[in-house]
Amino acid sequence: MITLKEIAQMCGVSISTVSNTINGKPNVGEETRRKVLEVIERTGYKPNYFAQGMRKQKTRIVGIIAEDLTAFGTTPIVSAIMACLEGHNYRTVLINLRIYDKWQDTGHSSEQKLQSSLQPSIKELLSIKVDGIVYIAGHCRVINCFPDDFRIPAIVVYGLSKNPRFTSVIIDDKKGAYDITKYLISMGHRRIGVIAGAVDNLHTMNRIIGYQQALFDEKILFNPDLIRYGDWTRASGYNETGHLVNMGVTAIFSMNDVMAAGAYDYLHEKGIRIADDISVVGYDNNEISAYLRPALTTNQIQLKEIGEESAKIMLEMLENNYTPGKNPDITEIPCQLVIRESVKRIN
Amino acid sequence: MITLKEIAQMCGVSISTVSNTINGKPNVGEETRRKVLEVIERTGYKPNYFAQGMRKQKTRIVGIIAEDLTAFGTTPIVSAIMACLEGHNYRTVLINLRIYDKWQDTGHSSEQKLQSSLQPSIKELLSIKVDGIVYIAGHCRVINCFPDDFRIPAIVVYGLSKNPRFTSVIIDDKKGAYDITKYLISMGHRRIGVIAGAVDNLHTMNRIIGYQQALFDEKILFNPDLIRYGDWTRASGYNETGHLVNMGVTAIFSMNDVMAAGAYDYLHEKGIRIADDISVVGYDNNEISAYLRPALTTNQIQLKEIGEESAKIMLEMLENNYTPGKNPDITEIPCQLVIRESVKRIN
DNA sequence: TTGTAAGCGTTATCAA
DNA sequence: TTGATAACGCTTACAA
Repeated sequence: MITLKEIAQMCGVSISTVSNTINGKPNVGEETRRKVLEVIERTGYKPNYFAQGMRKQKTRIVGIIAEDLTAFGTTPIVSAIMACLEGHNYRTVLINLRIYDKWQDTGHSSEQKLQSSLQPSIKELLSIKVDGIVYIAGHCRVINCFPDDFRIPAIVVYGLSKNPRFTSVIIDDKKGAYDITKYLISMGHRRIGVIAGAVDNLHTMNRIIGYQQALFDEKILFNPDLIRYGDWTRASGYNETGHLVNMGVTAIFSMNDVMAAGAYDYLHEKGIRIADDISVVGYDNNEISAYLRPALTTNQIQLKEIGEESAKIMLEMLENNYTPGKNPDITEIPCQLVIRESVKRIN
Repeated sequence: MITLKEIAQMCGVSISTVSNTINGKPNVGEETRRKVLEVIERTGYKPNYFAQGMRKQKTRIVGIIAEDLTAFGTTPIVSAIMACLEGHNYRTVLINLRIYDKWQDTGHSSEQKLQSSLQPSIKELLSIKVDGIVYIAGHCRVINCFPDDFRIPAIVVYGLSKNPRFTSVIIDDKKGAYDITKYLISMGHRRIGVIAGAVDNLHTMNRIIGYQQALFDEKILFNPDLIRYGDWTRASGYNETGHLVNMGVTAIFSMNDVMAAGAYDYLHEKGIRIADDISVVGYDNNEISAYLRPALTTNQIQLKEIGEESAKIMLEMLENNYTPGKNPDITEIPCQLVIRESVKRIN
């Protein structure tokens, strides 16, 4: 690999002149500049990243730690963050914790296991001197990522930082659930069953609040029996649907599309027509939702927007001399209703 | 960030001794070693990556270039490669070309555009002195990735290197198509329509060969009219199904699950029962295939295996003093039939 | 306008 | 068994 020194020799100038030329310093003669640039072009010279990184304070690298790249939603977020950062001339380094893959444990029962994987990763990023870190959770919960004395910009995405000194970017579950419930009500439904996610899950809790708020605004009595807790799987969607049907609901709000597919399974099996007999809505706008029949009305999680907003926040911290713990914030990205064919108007 | 020098001062020894201790050199006294290790542990010292990389030849970093992280299949491959490499104490740096996102162009009509994005990325990886590069294509085709005089180990995954000096890892499309066609024949089908992918696509061509081979082995006359070319989209699956139905096929082999979903759309619309009236099989084992009704029989692309095999090949080249262009090879990963409910036995 | 030289944090060589 | 010192390739302050 060609070096500064060699370029200098080929041009018959000193290495500092070459360096100054490359870095656009004003103290280079026009003719020299042209010659140097020409040689650089011809040789395809690229500065050695390690030498550069060692010399400068800032590396213009942002570390991205993903809990699991294969988790729903993570890849589009990562991709958007990379795009945005690269557009501002930052590089990214991605660390994939693969926690779902490693422990088959979407609940992360063991906080300790997560930490044992996370802390070395953070150290690793620190040792390559990243300018900032963005942590991407696989699902929303309170996470203990960064210590109090963390000195570089850091944010947590799709999850809530336990330490309030760090900014979090999450989806607006309350409003999302509110909107989709309102939609159901606007279609004439008043007895709306809910297939919730795991009971102690943040998404679950906030979406229930949104659901309740919508009922309240429409003066519909909240019936706690209409809420059934699943575990986000297709099988649990199937199971809970039976109970809801017995309660005489006219519509079902499933907190993800996969459980909604489970609801479809049950309804189909019992010969109950979806939409015509019972309306169903999901959440996520998972790819599968467009392929269910009838196509599932759902709430789109705007992954790209989450990524872009996160990158924007990171960029802001990076460029405007960051002071640790200043202006922490929780940014909520709205979801967007995607109306398909699984809801029918009733009287 | 704490440095070697500071550790040395705290221990009252020289930096060389600390360095030797860290790197497990034998020339360190037992007591000194213990003290140094203790201080390192206490301070949480981590070597500066840039300084290390600058000094050593090898960085133990492998660059991964993905055409598009959000393309079907890419993420699981990337994840598997990372896992495997990290297990052998290599780090990875991921570059996401985002070519689909940028150009909405899954056909890459413009080779030039790809190159304009790829070449700087390769240079970038070279400038951080990666020990090897893995290129992951979004779909199988001949790709001009690396020049003849490329000196570090490099492979292309899910695509074919134009330059035969580099190893490629692809899926075994011929055998995959052969297997699934054989399965259809074993279920009594002899008039099998095909919804192929784009006509000039490598997957398409090889799968047609596999299909033909299966017919030949079973002494079934190959009827070219039974092959319809789509463009991998749901809409094209819908369109071509009409033609195939008119030809009186008893089964349809769609070259991806998305087009199979389009076939479902058509059949459903016309009141033709899937499986009972016409059998359908797909390809990919895309997540959606399990959610179609009836659940789609398909051919699983073993993404994790592809990643693992690729990593293994890269590791092999990395560890056994690589000589450029030696032992290039094409590794074909088999697909695996996933039998669900969309095929019915007929007489 | 150009060049000299110091230093970033490591590892490797060689001398003590 | 230990330590001094020279690189690695770059940026930058300062001298010419």
